[in-house]
Amino acid sequence: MEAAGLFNQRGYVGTSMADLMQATGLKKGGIYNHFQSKHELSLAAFDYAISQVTRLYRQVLRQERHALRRMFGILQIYRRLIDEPPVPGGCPMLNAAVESDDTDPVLRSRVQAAMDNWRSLLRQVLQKGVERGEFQADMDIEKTVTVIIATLEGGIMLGKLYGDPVFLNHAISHGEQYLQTLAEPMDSIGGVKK
Amino acid sequence: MEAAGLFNQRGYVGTSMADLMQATGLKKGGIYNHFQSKHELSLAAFDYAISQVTRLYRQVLRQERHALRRMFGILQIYRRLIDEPPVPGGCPMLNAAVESDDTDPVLRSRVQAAMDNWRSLLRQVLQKGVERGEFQADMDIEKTVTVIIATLEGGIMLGKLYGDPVFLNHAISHGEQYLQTLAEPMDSIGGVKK
DNA sequence: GGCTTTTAAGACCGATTGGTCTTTTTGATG
DNA sequence: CATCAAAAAGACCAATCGGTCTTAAAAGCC
Repeated sequence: MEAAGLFNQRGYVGTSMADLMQATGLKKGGIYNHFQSKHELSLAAFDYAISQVTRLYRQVLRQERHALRRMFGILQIYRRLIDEPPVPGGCPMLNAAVESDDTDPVLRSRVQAAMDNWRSLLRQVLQKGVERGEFQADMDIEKTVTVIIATLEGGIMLGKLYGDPVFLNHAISHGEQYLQTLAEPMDSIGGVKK
Repeated sequence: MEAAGLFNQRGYVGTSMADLMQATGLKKGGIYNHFQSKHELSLAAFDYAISQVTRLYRQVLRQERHALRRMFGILQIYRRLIDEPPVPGGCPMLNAAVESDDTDPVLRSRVQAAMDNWRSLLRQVLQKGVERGEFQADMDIEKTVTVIIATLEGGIMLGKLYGDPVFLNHAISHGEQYLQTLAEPMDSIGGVKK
């Protein structure tokens, strides 16, 4: 699905069938043989984009077991995301959320579902971390999840706006520090510069 | 400019002249007598939306003098922003940034300029805070500005996606805590719940 | 190779897009 | 009240929009 990249860059209303024809090499008939409408295609493209991102952090969870290290690994994904984006145009959830929230209820609920999964994954990592004593017992997991996601997405937005990775790096660095303060002292991980 | 609200909700390509005609009550001739093109109108609408937001935090700076209180006041603006938005559709900078970054260089640079002003304002508040000993002398001002903005914008995105103010509240609360840790201990401000 | 089924092509459609231009209305000024 | 400039109306335009449908090319399958 090269269409996913187009949608993610130009937006779902900003991408025309002519654009999609050029990007896929197919003509109108070929496209409409796979999808009933442009809207349905846009949903499939979003799903595909999400699946690409999902693959990345499943990989991290397989490699790391320690909760804090897992979180750090996930943050590292976003750092790599600048140079080697799985799908061009930045974070699909951010793009689709901003575009759909006032206009496209179907896409919006699809973004909600994707975000639910993303939040649920982070929540589980933190929850297990608390159970294992790697994170402080009284930590507000729900809030922490929100803060991490919000900071990252905001950092991505700034980074794309200016075309400068420094913003996302600041956001990631802050996320690391923040998580470090919530970790049990014994679990301190070196290499986090102030 | 009621047009600003429309653009901010539906996006700049998602808003048609027909939409603008209905929203403004004017017909095509009336609109094109004020603007040479839809694109020019969209730029003016963005400027107007920004000016509305700008008015709000200029008000805060007039009322507060203490750096930390000023920052807290600015955060409070975002809390009120849910119920009484100066322009419907969420943060104009976030919306315009996400939509324009890959498609509309002119709007993009206009968003950059607006964001520059916003960052500069926060930077100056923090800078003065450091000079007056209200914030720690070794604080990374540029990073702090980025983190605050990123967290807020991410919180806005989540809040709009779910239609739930809890996300933005988490983001704001985190911003308060974060700023508190950067303030000189003597300047602690009560009422910040963990 | 013949036959069937899937896939793509491409002509075609009405509706809508952003934009132009002439005409009409409005409102201020003397 | 007459005059004139500014503002709005609305008919009109080519181009493009998303979508349909018939036809042609591939791809399996025996």
